[in-house]
Amino acid sequence: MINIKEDERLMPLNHSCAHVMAQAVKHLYKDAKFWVGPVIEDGFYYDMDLGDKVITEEDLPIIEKEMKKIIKDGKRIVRQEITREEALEMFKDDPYKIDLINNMDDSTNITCYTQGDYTDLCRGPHVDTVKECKYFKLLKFSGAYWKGDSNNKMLQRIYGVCFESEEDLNACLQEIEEAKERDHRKIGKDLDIYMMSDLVGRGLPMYLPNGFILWNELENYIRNKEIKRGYVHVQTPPLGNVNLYKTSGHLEHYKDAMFPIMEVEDEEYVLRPMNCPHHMVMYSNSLHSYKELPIRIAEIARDCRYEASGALKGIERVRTFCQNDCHIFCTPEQIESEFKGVVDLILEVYKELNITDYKFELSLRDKNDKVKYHQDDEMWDLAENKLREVLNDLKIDYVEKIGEAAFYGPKLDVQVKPAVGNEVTLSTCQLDFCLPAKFDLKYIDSDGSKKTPVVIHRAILGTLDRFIALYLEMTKGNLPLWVAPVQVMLIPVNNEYHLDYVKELEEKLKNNNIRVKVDDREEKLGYKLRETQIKKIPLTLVVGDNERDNKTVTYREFGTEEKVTMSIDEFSDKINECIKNKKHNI
RNA sequence: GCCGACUUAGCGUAACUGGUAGCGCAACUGACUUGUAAUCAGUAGGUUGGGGGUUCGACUCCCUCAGUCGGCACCA
Repeated sequence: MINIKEDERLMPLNHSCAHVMAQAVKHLYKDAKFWVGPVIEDGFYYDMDLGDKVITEEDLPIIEKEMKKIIKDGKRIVRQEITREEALEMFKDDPYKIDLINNMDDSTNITCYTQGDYTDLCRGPHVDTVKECKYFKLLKFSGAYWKGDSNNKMLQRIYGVCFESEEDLNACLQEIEEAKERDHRKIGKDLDIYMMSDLVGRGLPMYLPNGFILWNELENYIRNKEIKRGYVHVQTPPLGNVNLYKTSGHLEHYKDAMFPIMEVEDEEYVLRPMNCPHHMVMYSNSLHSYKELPIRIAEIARDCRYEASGALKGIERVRTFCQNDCHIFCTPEQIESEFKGVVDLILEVYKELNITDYKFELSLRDKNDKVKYHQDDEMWDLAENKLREVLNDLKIDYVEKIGEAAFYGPKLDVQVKPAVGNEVTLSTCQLDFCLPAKFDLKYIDSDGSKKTPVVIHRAILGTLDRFIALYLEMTKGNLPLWVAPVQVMLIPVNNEYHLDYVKELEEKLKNNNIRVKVDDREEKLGYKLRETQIKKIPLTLVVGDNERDNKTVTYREFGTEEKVTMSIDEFSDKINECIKNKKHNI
């Protein structure tokens, strides 16, 4: 999908369309006050204060109608440079615009744009006339906090999009519809991957048999990768004494995202929101020589976080999840090679799993935020520079994000865009000089002195839950053979004549560790085949006289019409070869 | 958590301004015995998300609780 914000023609077009919308809203609601109306990747929005008026479904067509009227009238959009005094006078009735003007520094050229009876404070650029905004659509609306701060008043936001032609607009609207079809919540239901229940609780997914196969395959896959790279796996409890989190500092920094403390007798426990503290304690179980480092303690570990109810989303954002976690304990000298190793593993896994649409973000601290971040400028500068160096070294494209770091250190995040909604983090790699000190971790260096190790927190598949969500969306539910819950569906043409041979085939495939199912219901062949297609079974084998008499199989692969006949052994080998190489198709 | 919308059988949905809750798929029973996307007939399935209110009468109107969805805020 095209990035409208970056497009030199669509950007001003959408910006102008936002103004047309604001003008229409002003016509309809005389007391409307306007905050900002920027262009975003997939269109534009405008944040407005409409007093007591709240935008609802029915309002969009009315606003659209007014916009069309304005566009048909076809006024020119006129740019005008004004002084700060003129600006303050011009927008004296709109406190939001006054706020904008007052926050501009003196060097800013203040400009406004006028179309007919509507003038907006704006730095532009815009198209020449409102006529050009003909092919637009208002998409959605919601409340939005003023200046993005939940302590502030909630304004009304309307989103829309504008194109140069009707075809482009329709293509965009169709893409939005198609995205809904590959939403993991729909695919997850269609393919019986997971379920939720009010009785169990919100944000607490339960993986059905199909989903658990997918889960297990992914878990085994990543664990084996880690073993090859010298990781050791452990298991630790999903809760801990509250003192553990007082020691780590999480209770102080992370309390809002944690389930409340449970009191039992004279002790206090919390469900763990992350695994670092457990692994820190595990490290300190024995004395470590510099010769042992790096030690890579890994775990597919269950965590619980009290996510805001409005944040929950399928299995992408839940209240309990399993992290593909690891804590690498290393010397300062090893940071570079370990960090490189993690980035290398991320790239290797993405390549094998055919993950192509992602971007790296280097999340740094906000130097002005003295509350959120552990205060140690020297430590921060060192950590941030190290990560930056490695990324530049590996020639990886990344963007720097100020104020996105964890409280204990900077991190590298891999961001992906789900079918519906905002970008989320898939993989993460975080540098930490802070926790090892809090837990007083040590290793004996070559000179016999005790030193504090550095910790790298990293997750490749992030959390299994979110990974499955994103993977279902990337594959549109058309899962590659190695993770498919049912790999082969066997269908006898006629149960009476062919079921015996089908059972024979089933036995053979099962013995070759292939997940196979037999559909021996008394139904029409076409009926059963339809189901294999709806459930996206990778391989369907129709077994009749030909196969039985010649001791062969005839398979059809999902997504093709072609039918291929071969011996069962040949077929079985082909499948295992495909699974071994993680290929999508045989 | 905030703003808004929504919630009808396992799933997808219908029911005019308040007047006997229908349909399709799935399930079950029977007939049909079939070569690559739906065979036919029948049966059963609902306190219309929970609770309360208005009314002679509520899926429909009001209140409330829960959940879902779209955003905001937060975030793996």
